Amino acid sequence: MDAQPRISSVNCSVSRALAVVGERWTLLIVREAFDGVRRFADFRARLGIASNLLAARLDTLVDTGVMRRVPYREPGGRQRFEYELTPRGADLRPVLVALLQWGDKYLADPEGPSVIVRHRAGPGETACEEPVRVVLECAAGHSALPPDSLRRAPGPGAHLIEP
Amino acid sequence: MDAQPRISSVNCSVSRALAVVGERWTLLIVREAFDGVRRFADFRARLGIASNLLAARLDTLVDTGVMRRVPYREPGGRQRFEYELTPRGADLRPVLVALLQWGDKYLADPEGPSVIVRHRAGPGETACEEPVRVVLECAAGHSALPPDSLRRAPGPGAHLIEP
DNA sequence: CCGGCTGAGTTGAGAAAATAAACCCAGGAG
DNA sequence: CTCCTGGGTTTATTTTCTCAACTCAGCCGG
Repeated sequence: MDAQPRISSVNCSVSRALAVVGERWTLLIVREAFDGVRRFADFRARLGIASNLLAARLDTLVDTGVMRRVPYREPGGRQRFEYELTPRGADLRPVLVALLQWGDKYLADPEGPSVIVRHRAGPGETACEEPVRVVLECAAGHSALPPDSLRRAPGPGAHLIEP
Repeated sequence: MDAQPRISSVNCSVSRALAVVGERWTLLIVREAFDGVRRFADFRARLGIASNLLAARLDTLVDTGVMRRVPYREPGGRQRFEYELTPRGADLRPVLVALLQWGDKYLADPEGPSVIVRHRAGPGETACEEPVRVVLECAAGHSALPPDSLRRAPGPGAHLIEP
């Protein structure tokens, strides 16, 4: 028997991801960043978060490589820093969109969804203005919509998603 | 000037979703539930969570309709309760898969992903064993893979996802 | 060159939440 | 009876959050 059993399931990518972005406020800060917010005071005003907590969260986001401090200087101002998502942070988009979609479905504001994400043409892509949603699909290209069946992978340490 | 300014961005589906599933442990409990865990003691053993917190979290998950208490009775045992996901809880799967995918990409365990989600045939579907991933796609069917461009919707209160 | 202003934080006190560990309680088994 | 087990409470301690006040560096106007 192990003295420190190293709880099985906690050691998986979901919990590692949540260790980075699962703290109170963290995903909201990332959401604001997706929305174009870059400056300390703007995060603060839009989220209503305490300044010491915001400073702490931004520090850990920078430490974990989700955001990056970039210097800027406004005309007639001194040099300051703002915060932007790194590619690693940008890859959190599906997480936010999935949460958004779930929230819209089950916790909708009486006035309807206030946030709509739309498709915009990337380089060499077809532009369209359709709303974007998150779907599960398998590598063979079958769309596996949420109320579907999935099964856990065989092998040791396999977890998650039992119908 | 409003005495209680009602911070703009906080009132969106992402924050409403996080208010329900954004507390410490909550998504891990849901993940265990996807993995087939149903009983108090099993959640406790697998997560290493304190029993009072687990009780509190399960209560709020039941209150918010993500999970459901179902009675059961083992042969030669008394009636007890276990916890299962409701359809609303099952719809959180894309959130978990998105987190899993992000964690696998950036915080991988040296031994590789311990969790692989595979496609299983639903009723009237083609079965295959391919790994499942989460993708963003627009209503017109264009696959909008994470490093793409999206734009915020026009109109008041629109947020999120500025390239 | 003095005082005020601004953005970006620190510091510190008090409230709320998490952790840890002991305890309880209903029923079945021995 | 007494013990055991699953599913929790209670209580104490530690950590986090919140709120409010304060600092600090530099530009600006007088």
